[in-house]
Amino acid sequence: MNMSKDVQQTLATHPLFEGMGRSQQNWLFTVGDSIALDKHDYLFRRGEQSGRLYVLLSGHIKLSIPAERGQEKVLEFLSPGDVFGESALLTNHVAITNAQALGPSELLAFEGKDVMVAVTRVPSFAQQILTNLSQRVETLFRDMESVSLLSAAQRVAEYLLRQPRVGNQARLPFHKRAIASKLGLQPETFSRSLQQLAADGLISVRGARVVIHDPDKLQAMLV
Amino acid sequence: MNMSKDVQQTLATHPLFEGMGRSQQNWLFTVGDSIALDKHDYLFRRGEQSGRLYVLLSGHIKLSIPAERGQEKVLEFLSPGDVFGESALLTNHVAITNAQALGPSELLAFEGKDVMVAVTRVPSFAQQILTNLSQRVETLFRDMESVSLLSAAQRVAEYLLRQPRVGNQARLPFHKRAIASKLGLQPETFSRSLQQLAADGLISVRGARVVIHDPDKLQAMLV
DNA sequence: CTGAAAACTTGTTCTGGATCAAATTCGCTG
DNA sequence: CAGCGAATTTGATCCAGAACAAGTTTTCAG
Repeated sequence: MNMSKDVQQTLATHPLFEGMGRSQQNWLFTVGDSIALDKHDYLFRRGEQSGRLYVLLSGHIKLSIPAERGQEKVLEFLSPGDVFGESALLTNHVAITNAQALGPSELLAFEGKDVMVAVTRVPSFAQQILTNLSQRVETLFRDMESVSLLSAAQRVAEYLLRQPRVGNQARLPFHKRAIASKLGLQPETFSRSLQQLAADGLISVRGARVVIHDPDKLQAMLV
Repeated sequence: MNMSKDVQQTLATHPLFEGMGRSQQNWLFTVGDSIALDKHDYLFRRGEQSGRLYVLLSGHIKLSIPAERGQEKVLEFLSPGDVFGESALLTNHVAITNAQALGPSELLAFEGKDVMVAVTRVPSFAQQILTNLSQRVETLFRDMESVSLLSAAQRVAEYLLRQPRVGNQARLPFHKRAIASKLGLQPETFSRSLQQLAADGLISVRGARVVIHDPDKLQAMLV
């Protein structure tokens, strides 16, 4: 559709496409569309007609629902490999969320009808999509569990434990305001929860850097 | 696998299978397993190994997460046609929710590996599953939106508006306690919210029967 | 029918997190 | 690298809904 040889070269070794034959790859690259976004760019907005399914290749995308007074509820942070835009596969095709790039991002887009064809022609692609959608349902289940069953400090602890660590150091990957929203908290409450965990000696915080002093105690909080 | 001719007969006309050829149907019936549950039976429980994907044919299934003191957080009420048990498609195969029948229910079960094969062999089946998983992601988005952005009374109003009506009369399809949990409310709060809507003249409630006097005003509450 | 358990409602009090307000700090952009 | 707007923190107060405590009604097994 619209993809340079150069991009195709890179994609050929991407996990999403390396499990299939050359000809299948080429076919997918023919029907797929390459997209590049800058930081803050919107891929789509709530209420827009959007019949495409997206695969995030690099960067990060934020799915959120706008709320009153410029606020928003963050539903998901997407990472490379994630598949989204599932409204493309439904009959009505209207996006329920905003999708905004949190940094420079590259994506692949497929028309909904092409996806249905691709699924039957390229088994490993079908598998990728099914696995990914399943993964997302499970993730949403876990999110709902956290929001409804855990206290503010517990949610923050859980979130910190999920972040990759180098040594005992983790890094908050996005704005605290956005992470707070994802956790169903106000920024003030997020800030205070971090303070609380620090006061208890479990962590220390400086900006986006968080030192996890006691992962076990942090984990034990979640009971 | 384990399905009577009789059951197969019924299934042949089911929306999920009528779009495909006879031979494809027969093949699916060969690898699929027929399951019947009585009210209150568990299909699976949180933490159990469960490598099967389920299609609900009749009845209703409740997906929930157990909480302290015999409480539970209801995540979804499933209806005929719904596909679930997506952990079957993931590598670890451990159920995150309980799945319990709310009444006599019939299901079809497929081993995860068979699903991946079926998806490539029977396009309309693949389409059904993709559409359904997409639908569920959207539904979960909407649920998270409601829980995080709406007040108790608003969530109840929204729920009432979604119920099928005969004339101006709707019926709460499950125990109020379970519906309350689904909406992220305590039973007391659910009860009081209904009272409030009744006091405002928007509805009247007697047991599970709810008369919607003013759907427009109810809708207007959601702004 | 009957009666006991479960579901629901109603009343009261309590509290975690929201909201409002005001620094302070951070991170760009020019 | 200055300075300005955005992000974050800190402080004080408030309130929607939770929690606890009794009833009351419904359901259903026997």
